[in-house]
Amino acid sequence: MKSHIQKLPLPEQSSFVADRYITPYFETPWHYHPEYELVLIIHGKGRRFVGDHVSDYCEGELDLLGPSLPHWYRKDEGEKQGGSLVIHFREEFLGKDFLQIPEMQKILLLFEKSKMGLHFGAKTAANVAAKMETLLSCTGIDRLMCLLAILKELSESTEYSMLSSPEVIGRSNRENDRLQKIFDYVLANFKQEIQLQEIARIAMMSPSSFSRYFKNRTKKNFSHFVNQIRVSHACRQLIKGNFSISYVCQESGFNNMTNFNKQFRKVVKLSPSQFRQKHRV
DNA sequence: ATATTAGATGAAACAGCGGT
DNA sequence: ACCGCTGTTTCATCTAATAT
Repeated sequence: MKSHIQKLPLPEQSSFVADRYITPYFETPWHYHPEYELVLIIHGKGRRFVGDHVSDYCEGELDLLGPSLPHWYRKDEGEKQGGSLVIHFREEFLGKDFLQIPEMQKILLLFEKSKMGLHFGAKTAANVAAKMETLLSCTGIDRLMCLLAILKELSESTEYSMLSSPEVIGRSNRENDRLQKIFDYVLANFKQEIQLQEIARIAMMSPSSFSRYFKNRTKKNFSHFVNQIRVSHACRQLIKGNFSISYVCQESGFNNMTNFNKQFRKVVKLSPSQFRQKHRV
């Protein structure tokens, strides 16, 4: 899987692109592009990588990604199909200076925040989802107004969180390749122990150089990153099956319960069994 | 029996330094 | 500007004991 700058075809008659994507037909790698991207997950679940951020996504979730923010929505292996609704638009899709007029103040702020990637709450997501569906069936000015309505809704929403931390933006392709390799390796091997030496070898660096590099690029240290991946996997196992906590612990790459509990609580703020209870019906 | 907490200990993150 | 080495600090993991 190669990382690259994605080129998006802009149809002559419209200033932005909106489309429905169904995997396996459309699987994007770790990439970035100059357009803003609004993603709505229609179905399927998996893991999102946005800048230095990692978390699980599932149906109905809505994210706004700023220009040049590297991202990758990777569906789970078990999932046969994933579907999403995506809108791509450039900052100047309304003309160069349109954003500067006072009425656009809030939108401008929204764009600024989206440079780190924004994740919206369920209520906003549901409202916007309906508007996105409408947009797909519109043409001409109606379509444009739909997009404006969506941006308005987003800019007024108070239920959102930042995905990435600042300044992980605009890296070269080579850099992304290297990070991609590291991500790939961790995803394939998190069920076993991953030593700093190992991953440093994958990245062709000395352990100390690797630590420095990783921290620099992702603003978090390597073990923290691996833990996020492990805990997110554990969460799904806990909801999905009736496995014992100790089994899930093993399965997620933790080799003793003590540490599992500690790390789990740190990320989720609940003990594994509490988490299971909360998400079971 | 299984899950959770407390405390000890060893690995790795980090900053400083000098070399290329 | 980047790398590897070194000493210090921080933090994950382990043992053992406690709680459900």
